[in-house]
Amino acid sequence: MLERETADGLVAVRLTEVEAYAGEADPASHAYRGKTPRNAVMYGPPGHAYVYFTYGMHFCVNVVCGPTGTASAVLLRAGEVIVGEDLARRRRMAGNGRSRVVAGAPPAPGPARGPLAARDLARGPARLCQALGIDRALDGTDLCDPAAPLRLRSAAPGSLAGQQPGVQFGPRVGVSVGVETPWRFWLQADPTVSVYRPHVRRNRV
DNA sequence: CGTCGGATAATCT
DNA sequence: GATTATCCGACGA
Repeated sequence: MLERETADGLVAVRLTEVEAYAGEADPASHAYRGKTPRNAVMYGPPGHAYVYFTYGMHFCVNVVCGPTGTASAVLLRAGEVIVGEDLARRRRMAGNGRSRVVAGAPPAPGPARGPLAARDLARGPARLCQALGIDRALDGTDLCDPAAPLRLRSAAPGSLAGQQPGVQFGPRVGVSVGVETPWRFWLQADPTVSVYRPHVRRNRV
C-alpha cells in the first residue's frame, strides 16, 4: 500500500505492478552513467522516494532499495485506488489544462459513469503520480516514516490471505536498452496493470 | 479491440 | 542538440 496525505485528504493505492532497476550495472537505469543532481536520491538510504520528471510532462516515483552508496530502485508502475477515489479522480481530470477536458460536453452524471474508469486512475507510472499528487517536491521523502506526506505500508495482515494471485514477470516497459532483462513484475489478471509497450524512437528533427 | 503520432521540457552529452 | 523508465486522442478493423 502506498499512502498520500495532503490537506485535501488521503489517497491510498494497492500496488499491482513494479519494475526493478539495478543501478550503475543496469543500462536501463538512470544511474547507469553515474550520479547526477537528478538521481542523487538513488544513492541515498533505502526506503526513500526517488521522483523524476520525464517526457516533458510526467512524473514517476521509485522506491530506493540498495544500501547507501548504491543506486538500485523499484519503479512503481500501477495500482488500485483503495481510499480517496474521488480526490484521485479530481487530480486526474484537472491535469493542468489538457487532460480529459472536453469543452462543451455536459459533465457526466455519476462518478461510476465518468469518462475515467476507476481502474485507470493509477494504471501507469505517470497516472499513479498524478492520482496521488506526486511531484519532485517529494523527491527524497522517507517512505517508511508513518508521518510523511507520502509513505509505504504493508497491507493489513490477513487482508490478502488466500486472495493473492500469482506474480507474473516480463520485459520492462518503454526502455531502449536492457530489454532482455525481465524485471517488470505484476499481479496476474489484475485490471489495474498497465498495458505493455516497447520503446519507440521518435522522429529526429 | 489495436496501432500510431504528437505533445512537451528537464536532463544529459 | 538529442533523448526520454509516458499519456492521450484519433483512426481503422
